[in-house]
Amino acid sequence: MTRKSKQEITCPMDALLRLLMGPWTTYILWTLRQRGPLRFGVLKREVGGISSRMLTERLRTLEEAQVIFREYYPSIPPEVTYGLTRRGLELREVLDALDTLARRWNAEDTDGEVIARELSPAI
Amino acid sequence: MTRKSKQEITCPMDALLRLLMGPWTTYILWTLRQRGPLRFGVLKREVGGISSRMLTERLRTLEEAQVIFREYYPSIPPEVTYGLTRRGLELREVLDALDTLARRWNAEDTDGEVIARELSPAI
DNA sequence: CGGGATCCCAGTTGATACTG
DNA sequence: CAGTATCAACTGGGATCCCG
Repeated sequence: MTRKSKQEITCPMDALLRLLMGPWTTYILWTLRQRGPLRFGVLKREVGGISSRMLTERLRTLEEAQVIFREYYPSIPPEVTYGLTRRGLELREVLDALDTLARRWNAEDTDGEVIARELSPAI
Repeated sequence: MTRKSKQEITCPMDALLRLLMGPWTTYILWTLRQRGPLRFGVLKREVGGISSRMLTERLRTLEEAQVIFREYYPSIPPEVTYGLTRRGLELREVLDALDTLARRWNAEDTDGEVIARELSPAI
């Protein structure tokens, strides 16, 4: 988007960011990390607020990038499970670094403020 | 976006990621990193293809996040310079890690592609 | 249950023109 | 030079409906 029309993406870092960090992605990865492999429906409920289409699209992309795996059991009703792969875990390491950085900046910013804002409980 | 309507973003990492994923952002950061501080016009030319409005909007956002600084010299014609701040450099380190990961995966793929789908040990 | 196909709107981005 | 203003075009993503 925005870019492809102009010139090919030449920055690998940008490519990876775009591929993996699309909307909801961090929430999906976070959920799978915390809960372990989950079925589609459960994952959808856990992430909260995401549409089926979006979730499907994200899962496909992540699977293609080999960040998550997909296991399909042709039972009735069908059962599909998603979970992090080795790469998914490696990715988490980098994201954790990002997270640490974000938190530190946050702390720096709120330092000295009269009203101490409660640290976000999320992730 | 996509999310704010549902519930406030409480995850700092996600907020930061959102910032980075903004259009052109990585290219801007990349350029400033490679070339050092640059004037608006030069930066625009270097990034290539970006509109003034977009560049301005991104720079403002990045400045607000304290990732880049803006220096204005009220000369005639005016001279404005942008460059990475300490945070911008810290960010660079993490992005480099991401970049490294991407490259490694790439190498793995081109090598023998024995992609054994291991189950995640669910951290 | 998992997810493909459609419809459709709102927010974004790009192009263009203008200014201190 | 470094933006700002305006407007039109595009499309990402939600909402729905449906099927194997």
